[in-house]
Amino acid sequence: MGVTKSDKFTEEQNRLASIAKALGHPARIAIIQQLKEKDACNCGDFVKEIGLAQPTISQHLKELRNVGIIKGTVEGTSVCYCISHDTWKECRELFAEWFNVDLGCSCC
Amino acid sequence: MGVTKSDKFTEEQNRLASIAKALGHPARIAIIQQLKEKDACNCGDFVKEIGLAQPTISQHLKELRNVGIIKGTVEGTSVCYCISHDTWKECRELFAEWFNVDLGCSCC
DNA sequence: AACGTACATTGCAATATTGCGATGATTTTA
DNA sequence: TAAAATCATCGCAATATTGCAATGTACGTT
Repeated sequence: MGVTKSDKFTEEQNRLASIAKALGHPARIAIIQQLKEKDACNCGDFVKEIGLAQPTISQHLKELRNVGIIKGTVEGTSVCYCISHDTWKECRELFAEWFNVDLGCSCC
Repeated sequence: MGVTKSDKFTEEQNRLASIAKALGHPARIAIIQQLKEKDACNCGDFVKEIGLAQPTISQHLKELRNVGIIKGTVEGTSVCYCISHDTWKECRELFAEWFNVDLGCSCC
């Protein structure tokens, strides 16, 4: 019924899934890519670069904020967005551990 | 309108996003985790372990197959699922490259 | 105070996702 | 060949996501 049964899974599984979910849209990938190249950007920068409407970008920024990957600081009339180093480190370690497994599959 | 404008993004951005999206559900995380531990499983194994209905598991398996992370081989009346080593390597490298960046953010 | 700028929020329409019962397809077994 | 086992697909309901126009909010400028 369109609702994920997250109580069936461990916290780690849910955390990993929600981070992956946040990265699961090209606009959000593009936002982070721009942040990696430019250090800090405000909402208008993303709108210009990505070419989606301002409310749409704002919503994508909100989702990235919700999982903690980015954070925004109000600076006068604009908001400076940048990557959260702590969460970034958490993600890097989570995914590295996740993928860095010696797969011993012998069935195919 | 509920439809992702993927033509606005690069192929790499779309690829990374679709892999992340496939990982963006705890049931699919649990499926892969089980595959990492047990080498090979059939659909019934996942149903038993995860506790979702068989059609639901089957659909999650399909999505993982669509991005190439897993592959299934028919073995008699059952289907042997295992991780695709090629795509696994691709994912590992994509994410490692993606996260392994020296962030020089100085704004916050 | 009035206006402009920058961003968030609201409300809406279109589409996608999640989950499952019922049913279909395929292979093995009796 | 009939029955059983295993999985995929269909069809549906509930909910989530995507995108945007309109509007709200907060700060700076004149």
